[in-house]
Amino acid sequence: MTLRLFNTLTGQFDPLEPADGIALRMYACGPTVYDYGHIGNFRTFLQIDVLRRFLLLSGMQIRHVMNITDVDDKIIRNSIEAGIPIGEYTAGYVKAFFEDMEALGIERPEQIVRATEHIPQMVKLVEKLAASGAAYRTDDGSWYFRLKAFPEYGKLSKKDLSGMEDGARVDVDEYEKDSARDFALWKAPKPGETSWDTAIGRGRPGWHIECSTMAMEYLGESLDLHAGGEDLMFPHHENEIAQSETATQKTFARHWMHVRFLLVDGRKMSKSEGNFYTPRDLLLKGYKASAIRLALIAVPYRRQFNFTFDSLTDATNAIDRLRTFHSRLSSGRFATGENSAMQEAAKKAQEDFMAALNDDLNTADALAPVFDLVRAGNTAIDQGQFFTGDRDAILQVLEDFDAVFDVIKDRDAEVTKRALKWATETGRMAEVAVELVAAQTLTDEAIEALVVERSAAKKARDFARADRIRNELQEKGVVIEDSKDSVRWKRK
RNA sequence: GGGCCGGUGGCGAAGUGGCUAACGCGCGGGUCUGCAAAACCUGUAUUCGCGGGUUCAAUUCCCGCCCGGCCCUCCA
Repeated sequence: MTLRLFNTLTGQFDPLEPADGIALRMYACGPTVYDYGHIGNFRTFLQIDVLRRFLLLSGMQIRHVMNITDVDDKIIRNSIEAGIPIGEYTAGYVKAFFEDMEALGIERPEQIVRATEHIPQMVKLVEKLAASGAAYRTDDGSWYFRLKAFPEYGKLSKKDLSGMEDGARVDVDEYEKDSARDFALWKAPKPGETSWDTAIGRGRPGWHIECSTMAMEYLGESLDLHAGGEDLMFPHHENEIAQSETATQKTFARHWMHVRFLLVDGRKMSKSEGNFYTPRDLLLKGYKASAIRLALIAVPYRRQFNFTFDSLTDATNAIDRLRTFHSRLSSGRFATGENSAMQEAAKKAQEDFMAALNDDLNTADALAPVFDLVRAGNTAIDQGQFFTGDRDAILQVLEDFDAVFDVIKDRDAEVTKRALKWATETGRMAEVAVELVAAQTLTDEAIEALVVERSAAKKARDFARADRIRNELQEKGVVIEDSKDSVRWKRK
């Protein structure tokens, strides 16, 4: 069974398979590192992460390349304002981006490439286009792509630009472009701007040429899949297609995946709306990294996701249910043997889980069988109809689930700890939720000691004292769960 | 103006031309527990934005309308 993934280019659900029959060659547009990434950025990266993890789980090999755009207008502007070179300016945000990826459990692509390290290759591509007449130089030293050279322009975004007359609704700007829609391949430097001295003149690359160049450099002239946020479809991806296909006369990417934007409280997220959040903001408010991940993943990638704090709370609680069940399986004692009904339930959950993801990565649908299995398992355990063989079968399903969703394995405490460290270093402690600070005052060892103390009090039937300890822990965000053979605790 | 997506219970959300409309969260009742928590049982949409049409049968297909959102410029 193979994944049928919606293909923007064909408008259909096409099977996603490597053309060479070996490894899927995929390219994903990465971040422009002029600031911290926000949850909108990360929804896209997270959904692409779901794709790559699912492909790997399905046994496919992949070669996944992601770029980092470390030179662009905003970067140049901000670095000039800060009075530092662009490399120095972007370094901090590149580092932050990797930290955020790790915090959210986004796997590293096989290859991460940076625009500023591929200038010569970009220049070569511009030269190739120029040689065929598809690129031209203007008086200021910039280079443009001649849209007329690529009649198929608009095939991805399904735009018919032929009726669009130059000068009607589009500015014919200060550069002497032949046609208003022609886009920049290479930009001549303005005074004080970072630039490279190259065979096509001094300047810096346009955004679109970066991706074309790096994608083809590492994956060849024809890719299996190209992915990115929906906004990139036009003009960015359309321009990539125009440049690449004009240069190679080959299909640039057979399959295009676009992740839908998210809203925040029903509105487009923006700084001016005051509804702009980074993962760091949410961590400092006390939300767990796993909850952010699940919330951003649980609504399928082609559907608009409305982010709210309720959605994070819901995700937190859902994860708690999964983790509680998981630890009940791992720590519980069961008799040897198996229950055939449980075995079947595990098998069915596994199949349904895979089938849902094979259906255009339907993450919402994929969660259902897992939760069904949780209930069936809990019920069987409660009734004493649960055995070691069942535990093993179910743990395997949960492992596969987590290979894609990655929320049961609990790294939340360390991620939060790092966020707090960052807040300290950058003077943002005032933004940190008070409960979060309170929770940090207790080490795991201190909690263990209190739990032991409480158990002793309970055994002595000193319930007042036991409850006092439980309340104290509760105030610091630690919840206690008594079970037959043990006491579990967790940080809320 | 042009292109496009969505409107399913208190919230999020899956889904299908006819099977009891998944799953998660929340809330009510119960079981268990010293009390909790967890877990389980149970109740929470006779109904899928509104109006019309096609059909033996529509939430699912078609048309119109209303509402929300996105793109057409930098943006994940």
